[in-house]
Amino acid sequence: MAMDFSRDSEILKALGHPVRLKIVTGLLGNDGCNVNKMVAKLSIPQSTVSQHLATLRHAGVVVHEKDGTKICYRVAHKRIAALLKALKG
Amino acid sequence: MAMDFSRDSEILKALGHPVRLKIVTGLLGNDGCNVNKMVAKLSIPQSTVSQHLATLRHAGVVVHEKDGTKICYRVAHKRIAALLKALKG
DNA sequence: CATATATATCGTAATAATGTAATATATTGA
DNA sequence: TCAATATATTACATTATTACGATATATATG
Repeated sequence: MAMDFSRDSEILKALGHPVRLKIVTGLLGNDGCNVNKMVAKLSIPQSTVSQHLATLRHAGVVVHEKDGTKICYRVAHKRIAALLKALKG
Repeated sequence: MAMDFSRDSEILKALGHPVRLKIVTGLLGNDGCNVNKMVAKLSIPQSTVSQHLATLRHAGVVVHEKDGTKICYRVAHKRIAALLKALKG
């Protein structure tokens, strides 16, 4: 029953922004995506996307992996997928 | 599959604060609680609790019901419970 | 009606989040 | 090495959140 309010709320807060939620939902669809693809899809500046990715990384929502000069982002755990699925109802 | 990023992120954002997450988790435990009980349990000012409750209300996370001069708060849907359960893993 | 109780709202100062241009870093290939 | 590509970080102005005392509102009770 132990709930780490501080850490859990950090995860929820990271997901609590429309752009970041869109990013994470997108990552769940196709598995793994580099930054420029996201930039193209979202039509917002690269620095903005990078900053949102940093927020998601720090909250432990996503992980990344180098692939040459590109960086592939993925959702970190199944818990995140389960959480969003539960939210959809 | 339709995801309302704006509304869904509002829910997640509302839950993305340690005090509000604590309030909602508490409401899931015992069903229904008035404000002063929460104030006592949380040891923070009444106005602060009331403001957090307003945030949760506006996001549709909680609903309230009058009971004399007291107001009974409850979690609005099962989706919220499911969401937090998924988060716990 | 006056008082007590329960809750909400307001005012506001402090802090945090946001968006974005500019700049930095790292990797690849000619 | 030079240029191109991919991504991260910085700087900073704008806006939003937060906490909390003070005040308002509403309801019950003597």
